[in-house]
This record gives sequence, C-alpha cells and structure tokens, in this order.
Amino acid sequence: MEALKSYIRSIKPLSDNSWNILQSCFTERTFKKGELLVKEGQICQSIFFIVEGSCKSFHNLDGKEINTAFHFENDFATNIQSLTSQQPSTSSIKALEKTTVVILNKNKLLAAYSASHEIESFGRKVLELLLTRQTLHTESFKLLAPKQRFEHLVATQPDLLQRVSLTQLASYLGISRESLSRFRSAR
Amino acid sequence: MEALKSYIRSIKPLSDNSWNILQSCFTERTFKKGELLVKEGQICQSIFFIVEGSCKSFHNLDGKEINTAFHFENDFATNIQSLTSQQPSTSSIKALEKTTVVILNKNKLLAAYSASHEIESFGRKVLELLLTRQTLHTESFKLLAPKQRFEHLVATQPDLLQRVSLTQLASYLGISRESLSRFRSAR
DNA sequence: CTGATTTTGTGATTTTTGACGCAGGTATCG
DNA sequence: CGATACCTGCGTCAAAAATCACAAAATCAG
Repeated sequence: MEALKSYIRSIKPLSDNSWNILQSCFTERTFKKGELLVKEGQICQSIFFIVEGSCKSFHNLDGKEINTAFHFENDFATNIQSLTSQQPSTSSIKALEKTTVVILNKNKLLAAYSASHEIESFGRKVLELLLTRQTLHTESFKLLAPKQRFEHLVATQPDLLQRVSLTQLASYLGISRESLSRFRSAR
Repeated sequence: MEALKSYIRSIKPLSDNSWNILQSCFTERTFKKGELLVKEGQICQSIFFIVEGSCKSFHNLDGKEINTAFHFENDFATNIQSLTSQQPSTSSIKALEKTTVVILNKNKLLAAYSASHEIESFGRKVLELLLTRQTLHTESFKLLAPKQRFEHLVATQPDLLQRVSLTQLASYLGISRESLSRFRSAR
C-alpha cells in the first residue's frame, strides 16, 4: 500500500481528503500463480495495481497464449477496452507467480473522479503515460525487424528477459519461439 | 468549429463556463498539402483537431517515411510522447491535403484542465479512447499475420483504403509495398 | 496541357521466418 | 521424492514475405 501511495504522489500529489476518497476504492488481494485476474468473455470491472509479483495480459489463439503485456511491481494492469466500453473482454490477465494487487473498482473510481478534481487529474496523467508507452510499443513493430525488436528489448527492458520465459516473450514481440531462441543464441 | 463542439459534447457535455474556457485554447489554421504540423526534433506544443482534410504521423527511417498513424476529420493528432515529456519529437505530422485544424495549445490546455474539472474529465475520457485504439492496433501485430492484418483493415477501416495510397498504408501495416499490392489484387 | 513525379502491378529471386520433430535439461506439484 | 509438465536448443523443411528490377498507369505542377 505504501508503494501505491508513493507511486501516486510521484504522478500527482493528493490532498488528505482526496487520498481518503481514493483509498475507499481500494481492495487488496493476493492471487496464486496461474490464477486469472480478468477472464476472457467477462466484463472487466477493475484496474489492478501490482504490489508484489507479476502478471501478463494474453489472448487465446487456437489454444496458444499470445501475450500482449507484462506487468510488474508498481504498474497498473487492466483491459482498457472492456473497462471503458463494458463489453466482454477478448483477453485475460493471469498471475505469473504469487501476486499481491490493490484492486480499484471501476464504479468507485468513477465516483472518486467526480468527487475530486485532483483524482481525475491523476487519472488523466496516468492515461497519458500509458498511451505514450503503448504508442512506443506499436512503433517498434513498424520501425524494427523482428531481430531488431529483440535487440531493442534487450537494450531497453533487460529486466523482462530475467522475469519472463523466452516462450512467453516470443508472442509479445510477434516472433516465433524458435526464431527468438536463434536470435538470442546468435548474440 | 461546430464539428469540434459536437464531438466534445458527445464525449462529455460542458457547461457554458467550461466551454468558454476551453474555447480560449483554440486557434484555427489551415495547412497546405505537404506542410508539417509537427517537425521531428522539435518539441510538440499542441494537439490538433482535424476539421477538414487529413494528415499522417511518420518517422523518417533512412529517408523513407514510416507511417504510424493517419488522422481524418473529427479526430485528434499529436505526438503524445513529446507533448507530455517535452522532449524533442522523434516523428513528424504532415498534411496529406489542404487541411484545416483547430490547434489546442498545451499550456493553455493545462490551465483549462486546472480551471475546470469538466474539461479535465473530458481529457481523461479522450485519452481512454485513444489508449483503447492504440492497444487494439498493437494487438493486430501480435495476433495477425501480414496478410491477415490487411484483411482486418479492409474489414474494419475500409475508408483508409480510399483515402491513403497503398505505399503509405504499407508501412502503417508493417508490410512491404509489393506484398501489400499482391494481397490486394488477390481479393 | 504536358512533362515530371509518384504510384502501382508483376515477375524472378533471395532471405527471413515459421512449423514440426525431437532430445536434454529444469522447474513444478502433489 | 518422483512423475509430469514446461522450457530451450537445434536440425530440417516449407511457406511467407522482402528485395530487386522494370514497365505501365495515374497524378501533379507549372
């Protein structure tokens, strides 16, 4: 909880009043390895802040898991499309290990936005950061060849290689497991 | 201007007071075909709302233009990374034809956010929409093969094919111009 | 209107990547 | 602890896409 508090403060300092309002949206919960935080087909009602552990967002394609994002400590995870449109989610989020999260309920958060301009400002800033990150990730697919995408990942997010298996990284990079294995051994 | 007003109202209705504040951020301007709205290397200070015409965001890669986004009427265009971090932009935005835009100055917009909770709420909602769109676009690179990406574009954004040349679409889809031409003629 | 530039279509060829199979190693879980 | 599932590396082969080259068509600018 302290981690979340200091993360929020780094984005947008909140008054005591706003902090109290925001806190009322929080529920802490621990997921076991392999448990689903969001299940495909269901409507996503929450944003998850990872306190400890990690999880991944993935699509099920012919029985294969195509990973679209990895989330570690001090990061948010949600299905933004399902959350905002309230349509069934086309992907799932799964704990990669025993993972403790703070759950922010959507409806409570919307009420908090209405009740506090500061909290809405915080939400706006977080979305700017997420949009920037997502945009850069998209660009890597247009500007870089598969091998370069891997090299770029090694250079900019070496931690991912430590915490996620090659098999799981492959689909995240849009590369087959075998090709990724070859790129790696060729270095 | 009426288009912008009704677009804003569809996202978040504003009080007269908020509308007046927001309007003070607006400047209307027309760009000639080929003119740059944002230039690589410079710091992006604005968000552009396309009133009439179209433009594209692109990176310069060894003299080739790699297109990362296309923007048409009633859509926003900006470089979100440069805008929010105030670092030099690594890409440019160019008018594809004679294009009229409403320019929202960054500093004025930030002031408007502070002055009006409603406007900040509008900003938050727009960012949710943009993040959703960008996330779906990224997923198309992980879930679909090149040929399928083209088919998907035809099915979901047939207008793009009408308004943008194959050559320009190719880099947007992360496909060579020749392959895209073949995919298209095979239909 | 017309020359110049850009865009597009197509073939031939090469390169890259994917798919499959299999073996050895490692982590996981009851 | 032991069975099982998972991860990784490698070889072969096939498929897909990129590259190169060139001609035709369309568009643009003066």
